[in-house]
Amino acid sequence: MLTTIGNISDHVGESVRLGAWLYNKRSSGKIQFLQLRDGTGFIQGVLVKSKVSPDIWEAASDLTQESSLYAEGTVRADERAPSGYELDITSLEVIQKAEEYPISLKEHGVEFLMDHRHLWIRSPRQRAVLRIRAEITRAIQDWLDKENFTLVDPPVLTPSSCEGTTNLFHTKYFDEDAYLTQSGQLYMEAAAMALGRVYSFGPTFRAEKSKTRRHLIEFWMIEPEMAFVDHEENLRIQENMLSHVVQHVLKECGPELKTLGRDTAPLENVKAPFPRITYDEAVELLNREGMEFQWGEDFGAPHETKIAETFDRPVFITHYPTDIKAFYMKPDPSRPEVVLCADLIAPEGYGEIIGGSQRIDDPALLEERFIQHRLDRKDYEWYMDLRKYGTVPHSGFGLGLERTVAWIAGLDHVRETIPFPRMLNRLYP
RNA sequence: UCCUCCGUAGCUCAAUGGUAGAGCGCCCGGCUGUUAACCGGUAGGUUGCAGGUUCGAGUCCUGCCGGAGGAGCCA
Repeated sequence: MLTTIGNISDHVGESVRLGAWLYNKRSSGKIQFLQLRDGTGFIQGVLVKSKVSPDIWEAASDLTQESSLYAEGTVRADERAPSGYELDITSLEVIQKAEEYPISLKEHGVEFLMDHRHLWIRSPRQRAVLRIRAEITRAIQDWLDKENFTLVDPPVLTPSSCEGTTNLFHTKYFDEDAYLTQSGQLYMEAAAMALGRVYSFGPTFRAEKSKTRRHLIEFWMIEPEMAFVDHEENLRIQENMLSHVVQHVLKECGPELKTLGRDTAPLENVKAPFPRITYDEAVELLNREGMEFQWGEDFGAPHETKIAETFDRPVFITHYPTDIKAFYMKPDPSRPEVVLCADLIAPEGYGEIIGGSQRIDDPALLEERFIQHRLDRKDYEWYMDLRKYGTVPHSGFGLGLERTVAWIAGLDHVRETIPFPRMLNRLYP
């Protein structure tokens, strides 16, 4: 029966058996300190030469970084240990003496680490990030389940573009052309008409030559879609969900945030309601701050950062010009030149983490948009059906998981937020 | 696709146009409380590739390949 390091505090004074890898080792001739990790945490194992058999002493001396082993010993609370506990090792069973491990405890370059991503994820920092990612996912799903959303899985292989703008990954579907999904939204609209409140959670693909700290080729989105929900309620759902997520991570991931050196003070502020400014107000704000910006343009990364700096929590930018937004967004009835949409900009320069809108429910207007956007009508026949057979006001949004993780964890690049990032020029490992 | 920067030992980096080096890691030795431990020693190189300038190129020039940061596009 194995004990895990994560539960070690329940076993003080007891003899336990761990399955572990050797993370690092220090020795002083007659005493050895083995830094052990088992995925749940790290603990220092102590061997004193005069107190263990020569076999065990020799086995420990011979261990290399990342060697796998079973260790038995007595758990002891110790103030000198970073985790607060140590293991006085009484028995050691080496599973494998590892070959020379490429990743040392010193600094490495990005390319080298990315080439060894399959090993890099063993490091304390990467473990912490992946733990936080999992807790963010859990918090989102807990909140949506509690609010009576139903999980619905849209297809990954699609016959055509969902939005028709960006580059898609092309593949063959027997004799037909097919594309990897860049958004499940249109399918989620169909699902919302069947189940009321739904959400999807899955990978999406963008064949764009984007090369920044905020972009991945393959990334995960959470896309809720809600029948009978208007623009205003859409925003309330978003801010309540995100507040829950941030507070959940603060509560559950203290050690991980500490490992990452994340300043948690800015996260404490992230509670609903979030500030809202209209696109018009954002343009004024930018001009007031001395940035050149014309009404009708889309914001770039520097603009988003400037706007975000003005607030102490995420900020909604609403009512963008109709011409620069997707075809399915509903125009503001009092101002048709803008749409009922909102992008949520994260603080600290992490950029847009949510894009959402109320959708067009009027079949005649949707028909118009197909023509304006030069979309092939027959590809969207099923989507039009949603407006022909009992159309209702409905809204939805998409949250980018990796950008959200990067922000909450305080990382400087989204490539560390996913186990095996797919980026421009990187498909390995 | 565009702009800027960078490719030297397994890794991180030095080296006025003039004998390719250090730290870490590996291996050997030392050390009873180490915290990226420390101390001593050994081994380790087609300086990304191809051309050019020069008496002489890691260093200067041209092209290519690879990478990083940013822009655009987006989440």
